[in-house]
Amino acid sequence: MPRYNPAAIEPKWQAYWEQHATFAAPKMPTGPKLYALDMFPYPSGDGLHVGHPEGYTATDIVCRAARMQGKSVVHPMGFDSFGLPAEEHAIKTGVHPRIQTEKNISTFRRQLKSLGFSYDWGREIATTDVAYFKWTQWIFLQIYDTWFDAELQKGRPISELPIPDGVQAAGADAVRDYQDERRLAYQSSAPVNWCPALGTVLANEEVIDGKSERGGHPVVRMPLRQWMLRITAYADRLEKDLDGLDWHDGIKALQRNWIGRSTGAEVYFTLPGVQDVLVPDEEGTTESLFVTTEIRIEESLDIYTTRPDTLFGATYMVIAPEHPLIDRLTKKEEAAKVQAYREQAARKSDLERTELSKEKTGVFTGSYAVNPVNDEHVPIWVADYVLASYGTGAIMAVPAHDERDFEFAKQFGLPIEAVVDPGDALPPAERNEVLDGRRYFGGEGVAVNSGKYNGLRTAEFKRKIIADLEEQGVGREAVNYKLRDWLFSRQRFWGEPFPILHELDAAGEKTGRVRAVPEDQLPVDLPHLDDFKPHGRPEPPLDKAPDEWLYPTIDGVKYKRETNTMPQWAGSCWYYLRFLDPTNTQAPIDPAIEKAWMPIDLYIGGAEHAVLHLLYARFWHKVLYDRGVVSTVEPFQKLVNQGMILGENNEKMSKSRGNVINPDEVVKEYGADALRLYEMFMGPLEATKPWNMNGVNGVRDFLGRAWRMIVDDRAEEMALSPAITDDAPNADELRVLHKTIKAVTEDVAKLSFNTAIARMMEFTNFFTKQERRPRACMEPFVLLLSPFAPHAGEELWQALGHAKSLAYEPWPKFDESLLIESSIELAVQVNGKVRGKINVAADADNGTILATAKAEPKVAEQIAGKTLTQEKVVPGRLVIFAVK
RNA sequence: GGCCGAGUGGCGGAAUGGCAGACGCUCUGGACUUAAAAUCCAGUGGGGGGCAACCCCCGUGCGGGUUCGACUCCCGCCUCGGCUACCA
Repeated sequence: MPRYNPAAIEPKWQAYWEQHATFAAPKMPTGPKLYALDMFPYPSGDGLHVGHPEGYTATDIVCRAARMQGKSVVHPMGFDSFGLPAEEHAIKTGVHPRIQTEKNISTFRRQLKSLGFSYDWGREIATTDVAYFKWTQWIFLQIYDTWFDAELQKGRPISELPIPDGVQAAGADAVRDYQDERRLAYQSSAPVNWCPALGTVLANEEVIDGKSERGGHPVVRMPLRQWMLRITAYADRLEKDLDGLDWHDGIKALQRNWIGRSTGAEVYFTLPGVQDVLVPDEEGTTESLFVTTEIRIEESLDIYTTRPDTLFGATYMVIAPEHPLIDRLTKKEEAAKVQAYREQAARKSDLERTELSKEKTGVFTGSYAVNPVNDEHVPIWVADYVLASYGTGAIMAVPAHDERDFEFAKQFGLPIEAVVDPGDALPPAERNEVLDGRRYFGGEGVAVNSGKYNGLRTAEFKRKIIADLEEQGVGREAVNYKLRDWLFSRQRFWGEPFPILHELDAAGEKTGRVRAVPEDQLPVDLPHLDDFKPHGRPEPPLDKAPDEWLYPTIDGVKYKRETNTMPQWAGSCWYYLRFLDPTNTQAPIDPAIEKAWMPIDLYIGGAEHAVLHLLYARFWHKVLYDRGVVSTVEPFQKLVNQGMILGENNEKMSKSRGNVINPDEVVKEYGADALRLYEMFMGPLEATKPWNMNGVNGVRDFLGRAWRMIVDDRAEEMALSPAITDDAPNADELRVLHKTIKAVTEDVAKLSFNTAIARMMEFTNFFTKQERRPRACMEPFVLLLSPFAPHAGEELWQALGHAKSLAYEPWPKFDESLLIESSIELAVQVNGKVRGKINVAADADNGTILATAKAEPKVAEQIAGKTLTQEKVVPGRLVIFAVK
């Protein structure tokens, strides 16, 4: 086999590795451990994309090098295989989603194997495996069985929830209600994003610009019973624990931003004693809005603000259209307008609410609230720029110091009163505009028009007024989060069924009580369905399941199963744990194994998962930690996001742009090693970079050069190049070798693969020119190359006379002393410009070097007749003179 | 609008205070060959000078600053990309 022929050697070594289980990881690490994880793919029908092998090759290089460095390495792969496309395919063709999913998984598995990744395939899992999602359901039950103890900041078993005496006295049902309201998994009927075209509700993050992320179908809001996970309880810990993680600051910032912690105050605006108000009828609907009476209102209108120092500038209030007090605050004269506005707001999708944001909308309720700091009566408006789901759903509007309030006030002619003097923060003209109420200023400054607080700086004002509000019982310090509880149910077929049963009464109606499926009855598998079509109503497809699945009886009580399914995120929230103990039938993972392998030392994947997947998985992990299932606080110690690979035209790869590169074709044309090497050589792992097929050809040529450096490519049979010698290498050869070992070793540790490859190219360029190539240099080089181009590495290793795979050969070590050259060239700078070069012995002392440099004719010319103000030697690099 | 990242030859990139452009692609020339492919060798930021080995000037998005010295650090902008968006 004279010529470098990847088509022959790559399948050969893939078969060898499989046959010898070369990369099977031990159950427990036997020394220093490395858990390197790729974000497992969704097995789409399109097959592997060139973006996949980018991160996968990076972790594979790290793993292969680590094995040679004596580490116990676990490097698994699996499939995130629940998801909409398979179900949509099923709806179209009538073929069960599992069949399509398994077909896609086979394709992915074949493609991944063709790239020579050193996965332990014995650990492969798919989230759609019944044996896997049994434990996804089990974890859901743990979450369901947990309440969050705010004092201890810890999730605890629901059985440990203290029950107040009053609730206890009210009976068992009251206790159950009390518990159910506090579980981390709970039901709620908040408005959701209903997408008629997909026949499902979507999470906020699956809605982009009021359209579904998948398919771009219109989305409307409607109330529906849903399962929610109380991720907000963990907001603080999710934010604080980011500190200890070895993640890029940008990704941490993204998560912090998403959690969106803010501190401020809740302030209670009292509502005047007696008002004409509208009274809702008994059902709490607004049918009988026009019935009016006089009642005494004792509530206050509570608002949240991050700027309690601007309380004196509050000239009106705004409540969200969904605010609970809205009916009671709406006066008769305004009722029709308010009602119309509410209906209009309810109809609006998020898109419309934001798209029309240029124009603020709202109506006056007719009511007033009393500002606790100055007893002024301020009008209460309804506007959809205030969100019901954030803070208290109501704000005090300070138009002088908030952009949105300012726009609204201008639109409706409401007063604007400045209470913060920007001082030097703005040019004088703009400052005066602020003080006159013609411009808003959102920054910090000095208080004005604020009674006894005048003259205080913002930060101090905040501290003081919060204390005063608390003392008077009209407010308190408060913390808020942008993060919302996680809408966890989907009206789909192809997802994990909830292990939850709804109790039925004698008439077959739901009693409103639910219970968990007993642990010994897990898993709850998906039932047989005759067809998968959604019916265009929000009820899930599982409502069409056969009765024997849908209506189980336990202890004589009849139940209806929960027919929602879990979202795709569920399976990926804990797959990294299952990889460590994939066949355990007693537990999701053996605690001893978890303790030994976790946390993940390197997690690589696309930035598109920087927020949601990572946040959700971290949340589950923390619940599992609190419940004693895992020993680690955080799952992903080090995270790296690989950059996007663009098409050859510098645009995002997509079918419609026609610039998609198919990895199979690259493997066929150039080989898997060339594909791997090219993806690593393109540029830094985290950078976005365009594909260039000439570049693939270039690294393939490099592999050919490396091949010919060692192998006689004209021989009929496999034979070493006649230049290979058993002679001892000379000093130059040793220096090049050890320089290469050092650079590649350090670059791999830094994940700087492009520069590591450049150093290996330099090695090859050097030795190709040598007519004598010592085996003692070639062998370490092959070992260095092998993590990048494993098939070529193995083949060359074999050619050099080794019978066994190089996968566990010791990684070459470098010797600093061999890196030193006998004489070195130094550049000489005068006033920052290179004026000459000198050659000195490598061990020359500074005095000798400076003298040599001064004697260099061009340097001498530059410094002649001037005063030398500085002279310095940068070891091994250059000599510096500064003259005047 | 906010946050994050990035701007260096024809192209991908290297250098994170010390010889800008490593390494590769592209292109050009040469060797080998009947020829081509493959391979090998050499050159390849711009401008200017010299018969010549070589020499000089300019050059890392733009404008300032710090420094003997800045792609690198600081201040102010511009452009592109990603994420996010009324969160009070």
